[in-house]
Amino acid sequence: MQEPTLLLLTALADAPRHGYALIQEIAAISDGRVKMRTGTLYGALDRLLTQGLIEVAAEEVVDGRARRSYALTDVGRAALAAEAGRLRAVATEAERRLTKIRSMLPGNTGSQGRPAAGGGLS
Amino acid sequence: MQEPTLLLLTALADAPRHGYALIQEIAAISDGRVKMRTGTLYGALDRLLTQGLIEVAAEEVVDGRARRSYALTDVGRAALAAEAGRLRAVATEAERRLTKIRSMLPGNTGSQGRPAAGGGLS
DNA sequence: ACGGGATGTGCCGTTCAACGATATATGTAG
DNA sequence: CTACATATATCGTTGAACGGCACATCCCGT
Repeated sequence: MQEPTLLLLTALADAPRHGYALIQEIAAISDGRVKMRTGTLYGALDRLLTQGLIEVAAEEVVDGRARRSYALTDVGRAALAAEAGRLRAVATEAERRLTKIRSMLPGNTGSQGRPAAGGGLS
Repeated sequence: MQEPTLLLLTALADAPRHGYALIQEIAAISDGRVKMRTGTLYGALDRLLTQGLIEVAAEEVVDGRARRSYALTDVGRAALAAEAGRLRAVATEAERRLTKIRSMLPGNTGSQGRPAAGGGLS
């Protein structure tokens, strides 16, 4: 699962939303860094519907405009929870390793000064 | 940045490693779920070298076999730290939202009464 | 009245990372 | 001597993400 898809499911996690609202919600979640295009959105929505991770929650007409709301299914909720947990684990491991090497290098700003790690073969 | 790339940088975060060792390290990090293929590995390695996130740390011959070790650059370390933080933020938000809706819906459709999964931030 | 921006859904072609398969080569285990 | 682990590398395919476009309605400023 890629990040745009993850963000999409996250945006649907607390309440059903329609396409355009999802774009804005995703921008909010990602602090404005991710501006999802409609091409990505509806493609992903289509795929997620097929995969059964989301479902159409409502189809209404507001001010003459069709508005289709999507919601997470139980399967989608489980998938999102699993994905979030997995990602957190990787992030934690990455940070643990980054800290580890830092603490092993005495006063090193680290420019090019790699510790002679090369030596330790076999 | 996709997950295989993230895993790759994570595997390099504490020490330089060569290609084959990276495949095994990634399998270990991901608890055996991700078995990176050489096609993905060397393609990604090439790309990351071009992007300056990693560099060649050593080129040696062991038992007649060439062995090339890669290491994170400062840029790579920074990129990995940023990516890990960002991913953690998304994961946290996803989990917060999943918990939120459960607690807000009294006797809702949710077939599985999954009590708050601890929401543990680390 | 008119233009432009926000709201809203939907399609299409391109790009590029990931992937599976394959090739090459050597040392070790059976 | 076959099979497997180690080790690097290339190739073609797939598919998600992406930018751009088309369409339609409403609201605001001018």
